[in-house]
Amino acid sequence: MTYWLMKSEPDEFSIDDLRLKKEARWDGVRNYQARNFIRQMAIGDRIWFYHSSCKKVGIAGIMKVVGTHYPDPLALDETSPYYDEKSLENNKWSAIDVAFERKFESTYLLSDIKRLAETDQRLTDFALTKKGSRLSVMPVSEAQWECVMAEIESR
DNA sequence: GCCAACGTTGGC
DNA sequence: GCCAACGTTGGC
Repeated sequence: MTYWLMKSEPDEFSIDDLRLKKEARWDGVRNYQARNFIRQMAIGDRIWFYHSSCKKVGIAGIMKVVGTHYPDPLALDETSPYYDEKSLENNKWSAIDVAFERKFESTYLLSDIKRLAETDQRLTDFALTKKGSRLSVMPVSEAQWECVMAEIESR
């Protein structure tokens, strides 16, 4: 099992939306690096649900992978903002199904993560806090996961 | 709303 | 293959 982080703007889709639906398709990823990470995901992998571009930027909870990746139907949907006319011949984008696991009592903020990274070397290579990183899907090492989870549990 | 940083496109 | 122009991401 591996760990991941995926970003979503809560105005579009939030941890509360996922909790209500219980399961959802994670689609609309239009970056090759992020797509390739989706293709590496396996059933049972756990994912931090990250809220971006909002008031409380940070990790809002946990979800898990409940299927293997498949072609993103939005890429072929002309009415979708994620429509990609260049994918018509062979859909090059991928989606994956995820399920709600838990929501934290409060979002573990990006500022908290950055502060933790100053003192905990396990976060030195964390893609999220690397300058200029805009990846919406990224791997998390087991050490990084445990380091941040320990902080969250001890609040 | 601003803007730094990044990814993609396309002319050459 | 280079790189300028453009579009997007996402924190602030």
